[in-house]
Amino acid sequence: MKALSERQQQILSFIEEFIEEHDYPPTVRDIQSGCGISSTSVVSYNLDRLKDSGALSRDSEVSRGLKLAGQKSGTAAPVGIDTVAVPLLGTIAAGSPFPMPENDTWSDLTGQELIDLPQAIIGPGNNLYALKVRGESMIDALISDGDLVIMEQASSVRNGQMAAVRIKSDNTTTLKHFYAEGPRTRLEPANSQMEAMTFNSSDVEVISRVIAVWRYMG
Amino acid sequence: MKALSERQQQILSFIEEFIEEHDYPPTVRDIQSGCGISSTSVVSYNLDRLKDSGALSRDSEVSRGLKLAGQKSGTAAPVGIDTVAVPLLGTIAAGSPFPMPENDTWSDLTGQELIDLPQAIIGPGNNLYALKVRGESMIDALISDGDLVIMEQASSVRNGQMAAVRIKSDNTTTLKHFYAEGPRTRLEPANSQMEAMTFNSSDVEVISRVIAVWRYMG
DNA sequence: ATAATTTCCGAACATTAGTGCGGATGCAAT
DNA sequence: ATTGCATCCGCACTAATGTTCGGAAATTAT
Repeated sequence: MKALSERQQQILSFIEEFIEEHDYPPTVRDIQSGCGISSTSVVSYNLDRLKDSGALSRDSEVSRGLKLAGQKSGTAAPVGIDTVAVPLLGTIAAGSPFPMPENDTWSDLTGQELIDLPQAIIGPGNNLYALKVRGESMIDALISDGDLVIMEQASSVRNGQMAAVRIKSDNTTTLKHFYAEGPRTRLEPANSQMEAMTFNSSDVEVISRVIAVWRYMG
Repeated sequence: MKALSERQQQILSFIEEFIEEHDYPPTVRDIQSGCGISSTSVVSYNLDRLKDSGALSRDSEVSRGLKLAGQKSGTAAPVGIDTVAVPLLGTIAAGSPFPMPENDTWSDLTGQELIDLPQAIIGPGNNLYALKVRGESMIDALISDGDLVIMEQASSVRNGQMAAVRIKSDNTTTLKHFYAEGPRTRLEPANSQMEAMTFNSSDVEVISRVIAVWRYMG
């Protein structure tokens, strides 16, 4: 995932402070003057970047239509449980390159949506995001069509964890349990009845770590 | 202090709900349509009244420039996201009879663990409870060791839903997609690569409906 | 009933605020 | 240098949004 630029971080923290002070989000022009930016379009541009990265959600054509991700839900006086807003970044389908925030094909599929999940069941973790699984391609990871996968951006994982990994030579991305074994890396499906595969470690790239899977059938 | 008129209360609670949902305050026109008011000026008028009464503060000439005052009189219902507390009734292991909540479950929760889940991702549903899966016996339902299964007590389900069903003649219980087909009932695993089975409908008893599955790997 | 007050209506009106676009600027890869 | 890409700049355009005002309707006080 692309790191946030300095300007984007600046904007992000300005928004936080603004909400802290006013209880409502700033306008584009508030951000502009607050961050010493010379044009509203620059703000708009960076807000779109931040939206793509899932750092916030943005309601189009709506003044102050901003909502920070990771923000504790309930502005007034949240006495409820701790929740974390996780951005639903899009869908992942069979064989498709694993979605990283930047393309906009998902915008008509899901729009930008934030999912509130209790901190307690999510656990710690930063840079969380969610993906909706399309198709049966993850069946060997015990994940099926319609499932919601909660992921944490990561470039490395511990052995045994499930992660989204890319096989460079194949240019394919799948969810597998990850085992680094020196020069070789073994990837095994969650379904223990299926066989593992090994690759040259240099051929395997970790994209993100799977935190949880949510399947709703109601 | 003058009591709030009905309209003012209506507006006030609408603002609360709106903020709850969007994390930013509504516009005058949001309130107008949300409360079925015929003119923006009426909203503006009542907002001024509310401001006079101290129920909220208002930044002039600022869109969504509303800020609710602290808790008002009456029932101080905690503001937070809607959550449902689901009792974790126990574990289900391979071959074990499927646990079923007794009628007095809800009053007998001492020592039981409660899991808070957002209403939004649980959906509607009564008599919900959760079970922790032990072992790999549900692998053909795409459920593996350690998964949390959210269930709703039910004696019947619609075709295609996943349910905990008991085969009386075998005295076994499994999770399967349920299809009533007249005198016969077909049960098929979530993993479409595996084969379905059919039984005499009288031999099949629905125990509960599967609402969701939560797998945490953090 | 009459008057005073509050609330509502509708329709402009005036800012506020989000968006689009051509063209710079900077930086890195070719 | 040349290309590509991300970012930034101004500026104009338009949609969103708060405000105003005369008058009607409803409510309350005299």
